[in-house]
Amino acid sequence: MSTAKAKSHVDAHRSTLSEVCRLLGLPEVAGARHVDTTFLHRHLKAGQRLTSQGEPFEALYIVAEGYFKTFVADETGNQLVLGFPLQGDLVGADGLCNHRHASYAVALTDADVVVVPFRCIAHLGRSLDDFEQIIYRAISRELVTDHALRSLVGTLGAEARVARFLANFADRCGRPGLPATRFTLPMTRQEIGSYLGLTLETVSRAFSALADAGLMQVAQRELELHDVDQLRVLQKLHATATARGASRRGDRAKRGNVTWVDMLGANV
Amino acid sequence: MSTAKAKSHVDAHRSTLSEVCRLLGLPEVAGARHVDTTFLHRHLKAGQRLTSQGEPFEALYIVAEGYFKTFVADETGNQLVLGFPLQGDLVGADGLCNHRHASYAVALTDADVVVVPFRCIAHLGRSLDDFEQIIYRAISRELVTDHALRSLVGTLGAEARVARFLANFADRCGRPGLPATRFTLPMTRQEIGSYLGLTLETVSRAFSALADAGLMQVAQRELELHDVDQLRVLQKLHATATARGASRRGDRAKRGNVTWVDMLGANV
DNA sequence: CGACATTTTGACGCTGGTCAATATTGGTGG
DNA sequence: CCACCAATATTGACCAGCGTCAAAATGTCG
Repeated sequence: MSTAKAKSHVDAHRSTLSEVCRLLGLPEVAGARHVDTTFLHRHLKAGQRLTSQGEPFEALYIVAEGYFKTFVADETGNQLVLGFPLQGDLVGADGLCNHRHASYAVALTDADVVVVPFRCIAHLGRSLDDFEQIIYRAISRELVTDHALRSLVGTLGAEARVARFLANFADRCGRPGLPATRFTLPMTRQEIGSYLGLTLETVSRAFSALADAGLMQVAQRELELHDVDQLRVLQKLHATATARGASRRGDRAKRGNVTWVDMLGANV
Repeated sequence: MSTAKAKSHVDAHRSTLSEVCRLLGLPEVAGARHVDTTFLHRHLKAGQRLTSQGEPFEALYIVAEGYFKTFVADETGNQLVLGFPLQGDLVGADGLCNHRHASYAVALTDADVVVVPFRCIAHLGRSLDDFEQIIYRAISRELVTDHALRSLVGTLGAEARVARFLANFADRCGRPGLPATRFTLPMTRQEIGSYLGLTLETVSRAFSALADAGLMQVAQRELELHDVDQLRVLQKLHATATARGASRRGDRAKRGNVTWVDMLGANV
């Protein structure tokens, strides 16, 4: 379950710059060793808030241990889940914009984060060229994963969304290239549903359907994925009864998607 | 139509740092005047590509004039529209992550962008503390608007999505606080649909419905918005015939949204 | 052990996707 | 200048996926 934080359990107080790089999964910056700055950690118990929408921005956080959910709340009080940050993920980047956090982040389990104070961001950027690259890349990665999610939600049906969510979550829980196959979800069906643009009932049904199809096993929040790769690429599960020669036929390109035809615009 | 680029029409070759700040709508950085660096512009004809998914990242762009669409393309060749950048918007930030662009950006009209070369980002960041703040904030803003869109798509029905899209577009076309009321859309119904997670038919129907409701007037791509504020807050248009005592009853909190009840986690 | 949150499963209906036909626009060439 | 064609937009009819409502089962915490 826990990956490489055996030591950060005991001396979990400060992290060096190169530790932060490893955590983020980014190549270690040149000269990182020559910087004596270290970063404080902060520990959170399950249910505690790390950031609150509207509150002043003081720091960025990098998850070292545990699971979070981030969400926004609209006027009416409904909340929409934006993501489930875990080890190596950046939290709080939306606060840079107006120096005010634009979302909530709460710990779903006991958790531990590296604190990168606002001041450090400007300070270190000046003294160490590559530090700002780290931050840029980390924030940019947020953008990319966000877009991937929108593509997922905008394109696929309910079962496929859930399937990819699970495959993705398994990837992120395991170490690079080795997805976890057995784990327990830190979030509720409702939170998953909010994240994927579905209702909790639909999520529950999708879980059951995927289990019936033999792709996984599910008991409440305990999961065992039998075929992660299949989950990752699944498009439809319909298989209405005896799947027969139900080879893929016309089911493609739904919603507002556009095919290559109008790939207008010659290069340059 | 054009806002404040009367001069950038003639000498549209370079922009100073403080011009860039104004364009982005961010407070002018201290010391911006003391920097002699200027930024090249690049002109594009309608249909030309500015960035391509997978191509090496060389620069960030800030739209000075004209309209773009950005989109990703999945394996099967379908494209999903991510946004419609226009004056003052940042383009290309998703390339910082892996030094490779993660999306396409094509000009929908003739356009003009400020080019911020990759090198400049690191270079200026060192010599001018506040420059990196500009970039941080611009990228962070992308995140925030992205989340707003997801909230929109995840929560509202078709008509409301289209209504808010129009209100938002009008806001961005006009100057701060003064939304444009009469303009012509640079994109197709299909592109709008892709952006909002709807089909082109649904978008078309929504346009008609909003027009029937007297909120706007529409002729192909020519629009005249009669009540921008109403469009901005519209939740439902149903009004199924004689609306009678059809006071709002159960229509709230749809999809995976969660109400305040579980605002778990005491502060700190 | 009892109150409550979460999950599962079923039945039903609406929104919006699909298919199809027609209208309008814009561009191209005779 | 006009005929012709492709791209875009509009509108209608049909229906399926998923949201809604409801009830029961299972798990959790005090």
